[in-house]
Amino acid sequence: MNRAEKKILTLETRRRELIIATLESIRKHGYMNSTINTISAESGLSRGLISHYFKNKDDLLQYAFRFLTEASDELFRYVVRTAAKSQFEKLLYGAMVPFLGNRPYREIWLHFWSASRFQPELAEVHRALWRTYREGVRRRIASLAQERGLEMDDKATALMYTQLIDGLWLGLILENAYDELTCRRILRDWLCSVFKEDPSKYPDTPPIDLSVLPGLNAYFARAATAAA
Amino acid sequence: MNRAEKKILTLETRRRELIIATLESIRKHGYMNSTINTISAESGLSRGLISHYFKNKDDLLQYAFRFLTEASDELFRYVVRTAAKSQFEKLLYGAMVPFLGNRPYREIWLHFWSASRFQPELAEVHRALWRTYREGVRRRIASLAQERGLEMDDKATALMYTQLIDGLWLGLILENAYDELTCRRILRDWLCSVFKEDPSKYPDTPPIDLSVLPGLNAYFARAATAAA
Amino acid sequence: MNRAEKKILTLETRRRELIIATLESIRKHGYMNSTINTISAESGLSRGLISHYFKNKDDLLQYAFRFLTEASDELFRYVVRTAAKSQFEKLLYGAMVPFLGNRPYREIWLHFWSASRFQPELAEVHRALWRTYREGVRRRIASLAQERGLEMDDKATALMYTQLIDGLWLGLILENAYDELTCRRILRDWLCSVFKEDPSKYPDTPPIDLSVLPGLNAYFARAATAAA
Amino acid sequence: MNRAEKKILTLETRRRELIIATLESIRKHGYMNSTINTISAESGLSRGLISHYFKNKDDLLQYAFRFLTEASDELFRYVVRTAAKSQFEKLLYGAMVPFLGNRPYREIWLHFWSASRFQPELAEVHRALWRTYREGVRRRIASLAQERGLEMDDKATALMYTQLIDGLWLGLILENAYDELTCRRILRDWLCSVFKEDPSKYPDTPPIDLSVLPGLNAYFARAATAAA
DNA sequence: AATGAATGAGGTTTCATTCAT
DNA sequence: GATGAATGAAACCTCATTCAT
Repeated sequence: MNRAEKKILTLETRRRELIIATLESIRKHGYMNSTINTISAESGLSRGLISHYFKNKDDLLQYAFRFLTEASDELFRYVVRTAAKSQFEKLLYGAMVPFLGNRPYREIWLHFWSASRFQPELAEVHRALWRTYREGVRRRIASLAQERGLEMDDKATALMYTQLIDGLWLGLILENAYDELTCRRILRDWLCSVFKEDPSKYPDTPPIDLSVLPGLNAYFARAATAAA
Repeated sequence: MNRAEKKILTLETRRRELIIATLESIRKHGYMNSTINTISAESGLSRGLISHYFKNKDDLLQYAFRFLTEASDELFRYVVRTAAKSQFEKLLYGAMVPFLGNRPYREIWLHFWSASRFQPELAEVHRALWRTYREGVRRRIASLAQERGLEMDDKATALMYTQLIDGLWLGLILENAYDELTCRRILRDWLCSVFKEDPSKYPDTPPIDLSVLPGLNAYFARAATAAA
Repeated sequence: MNRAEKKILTLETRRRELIIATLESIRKHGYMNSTINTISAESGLSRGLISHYFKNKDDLLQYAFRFLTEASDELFRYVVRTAAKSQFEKLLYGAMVPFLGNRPYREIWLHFWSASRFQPELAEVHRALWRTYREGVRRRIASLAQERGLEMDDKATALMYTQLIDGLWLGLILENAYDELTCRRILRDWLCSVFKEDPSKYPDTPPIDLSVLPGLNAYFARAATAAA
Repeated sequence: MNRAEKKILTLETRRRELIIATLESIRKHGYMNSTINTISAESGLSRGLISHYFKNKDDLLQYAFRFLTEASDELFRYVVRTAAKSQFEKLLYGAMVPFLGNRPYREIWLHFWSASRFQPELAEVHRALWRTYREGVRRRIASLAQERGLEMDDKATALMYTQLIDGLWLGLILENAYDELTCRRILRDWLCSVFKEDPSKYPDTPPIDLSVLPGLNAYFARAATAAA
């Protein structure tokens, strides 16, 4: 590894440290109460250093949200690719990803969403991810329906798929009225009813080893564990 | 009306003015950017007066959220009571309430939810409403299922009912990818499939005159119109 | 005096207090070292209050410079009007104004000039004053020359008049090599040579009582004395 | 050239680079806005290196001002020595030096002057230069007056000489109301009137080739051109 | 009841300087 | 010699809250 590479690496590493510290701070203190002070305290680095690595606080927050969405997308693709053996299973296990129980910073999304109402850049990051995600789901639904000769409004079903997940997720964060397992079962049963499958033939948890996570998520999990 | 009553009335009126101004300010500037200044500017009243009518800013925000939930609950009950002629219609039209297109301050919920993560009082207001609401839905689902001889997990269905609504609502706020009519149709079609009804027999909009709103909502609508 | 008037009066008074405190701070600590802190310490008022009366620090500085130029202009006109009995004396005593020995904040101009190189608003304030001032001088020179049948480049002479004053002033501030009396004599002798007058017939100080100053200058002097 | 010498040379070269970069930065961003960052960006050298060659920022600024005064003095002597064929011409062309149109960093003086009010070292550099300069002018005036049998207050005339130049210079920087040629003519005409010379016999520009500058000024001009 | 002047804590950001590499 | 990461003091500004009028 030559010097230029090393520099890039440490620069990237530091930025990640600060990003994780930011997410950690938001988790602990909330979005509004996350200040340059709490973030620098969380990271163990000085206040001034944040300006060294990011243009300003908003810039850092934006990167943090981007990081979150990328890690999320990555995990989704990983689970779908690794666990599913059929188109239906891809839909099924994909839907379960948000409820896998090892998702750190789950509640943070809510804060970013709230903030995104007045920060177009955040909103755009969110929209881009959801657009791609829902379109992928729609295509899969359409092909599966055709394969099985089922009449189906693929767009509406895809919308219901993504928003049911979001709604369950939201309630999970805001209330303490139900758990993740319930969510996974509701999603399984609904998908089975849509595609005329027998729910009892499918597990309520993706058959996947979550102790080995890909890319960002590994970094993520390590950092979150360390912080806790 | 004696003097004491009148005082209470104007006191209540002033508080409402300030609450509406608060909601309006949040809608315009966001939760984080809503300051005592923006609220007093919105209300046309002085900064100092806010402390006169509310303990502090948090207190005002809490009342504002309470007002929002109460008005919401009220509207829900009103639509259900007025429009529905059957148990099924009660579920159907109830689900459509959040997507009726005249809901001012819709996006504000998101900010309160975000804030509620660090303000137990707000969280409790939310939880109480959702608990009552979901329990009502569950009871209705259970009785309807029994009536029709349908085997059904009433708790899971009620959860799906409330969270599908929330998820659709959330996406409606965060993206611009679909509209309210789509939401209403998705909910209608899903409920019909659950209760073996023919969707084409039901409208995609509750048969109700929304220009006449009950209680808080009337106040609400008037204020919102005036502000716009 | 009704209430509205009183309010305006105190508002204006407070702004003046802060302006004087600003000038005082600049005099004591320099332009660069004058911070919101030094100004608020100087004024005896809190940091936050400055934002209450001025948009921001730059705004305050701009007002301070404006105040300085206005007071300067006022004093010039006052001396000319009060002391001079002829066109020539107007030119003569006018030139002496900057060297009258009771000019507080004399050195501050230098700081504002320096700052004005990068603050167009300050530069414009300066230019406007000098333009008016020099044009007035030019007109007086032209009429005096005509009156006496002297051939003269009025523009060049006016330019020399204003810039000789500025140059003497500048040196007075930057060095300790000469005094105000010397400046007044140099100006008297030069003007006499230009207009063929006998220097010994004119005093080296305007015959004027400077303990009674007009408008802003009175305010000014009082404040400066109090601060010292 | 042995090694020690070479080191000194490069050390001196580096210091000059940094000094020029400092002047350039002040010209571009102003004194207040010139930071270690802008200077290092201007010089193409790293931030840390500045501390290596100068004790601190103030030290660098002081050296920069010294450099400016030395180059100025050098140019003055050069023009006087090269162009003038008589005592009178020495005075005449010397006065024109500041208005020769190829003086880079002309406006910077103002910033240093302003700063010098609170940095005794800068003030002393200025005072020393002006003292020497004015004393030289005085001697020349005295000898010329004696030579021509003119009665004259040499001190006052020398003061007027230097301060008229300064005043014209100041106005040139702060306003856009006149140009360098006007300044040179005013000075010529005034000097001629003082020494009973015929202005039409003297050029309004020193007969000198300014493309070949001496010592520091050559360095200066090159650097300024490169930067532009 | 109503106002808005006043306060000062705490937010973000900039910057000169140090120091390990 | 040269770099730029790292620090933390100090700058400006915002804001909830208090209080005299």
